[in-house]
Amino acid sequence: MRISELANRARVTSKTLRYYERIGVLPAPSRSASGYRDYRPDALDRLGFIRASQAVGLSLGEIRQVVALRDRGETPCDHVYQLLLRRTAELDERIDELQTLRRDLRALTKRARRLDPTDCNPRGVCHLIQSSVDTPGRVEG
Amino acid sequence: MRISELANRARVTSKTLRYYERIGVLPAPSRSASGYRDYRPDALDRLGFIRASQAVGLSLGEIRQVVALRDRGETPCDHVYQLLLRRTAELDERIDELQTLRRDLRALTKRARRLDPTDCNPRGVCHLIQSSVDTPGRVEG
DNA sequence: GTAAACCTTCCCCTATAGGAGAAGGTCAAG
DNA sequence: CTTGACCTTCTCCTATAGGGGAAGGTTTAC
Repeated sequence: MRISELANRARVTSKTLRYYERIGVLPAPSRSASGYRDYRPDALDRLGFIRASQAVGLSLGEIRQVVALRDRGETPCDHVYQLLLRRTAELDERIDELQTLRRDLRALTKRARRLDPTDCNPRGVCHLIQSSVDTPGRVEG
Repeated sequence: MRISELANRARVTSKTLRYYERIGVLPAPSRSASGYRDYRPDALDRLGFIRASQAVGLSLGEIRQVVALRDRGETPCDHVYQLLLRRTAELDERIDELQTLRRDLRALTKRARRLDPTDCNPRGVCHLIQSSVDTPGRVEG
């Protein structure tokens, strides 16, 4: 199978396939006499794994580590499991952050509805967004 | 005020200040005879605004638009308000996505605890992560 | 035999928010 | 007068997941 056929079947571009090969998530296929890549059908399975892994939030770098284990003949299941646990924990944290941010944003827009644009403090940029940055005189050592 | 003094007070680096000037969120200050930047104290207010804006999720590009309005003498309040509304909506979407992802991840890890590594399908990489990629024969036109 | 449609490698580009470091000028203290 | 701590501009580099296009070779169809 040539590169564009595999690309069509996997719904990615040829560029993507060369990129995957370069970063080591897709094994280098054999080449025809003229140097064209010649993929075996199981490349599709690999691409399916890559897509599914991305869908659950794994980066190509992490995917590379997993397939490297597999390509060395090991069963990467435990590694994958740990990866998924870690990703889940990071996700929890990230969601908490975003929810906090959302709460702050809602408070800000709520307050904004009560403010009059003509009140804008000429010293700042916009009174809708304020902060407390260091006041002169207090410099940390 | 020279650049490193402003940097210390605002708790950023001199690099950051030059960068802010270059991308247009911090106005270019006057220069000393020898070409050193000489900031007025109100640069600190501007930096406070930048920091607060970043804290509510605005990018430097968006901040640049806001301060450009302000520097042209307009009151950017309405622009800022619209920006905050949009950012809030995007945030809602993003949080929904992440929650969906989290649900999927939890399902996956829950299933993973019941699977036996020795069941690994030699055709895939790891049975913990599966997908349905195109099966040969069905290529979309 | 030639034109279209492939394929190859190579290098640069995207967005974001700066950081690293080079080469050279300046300022204050001793 | 020299040393160290500043300052200037300049160019390249980081991570992520590829995209764009050049220059050149191949295959397929007519």
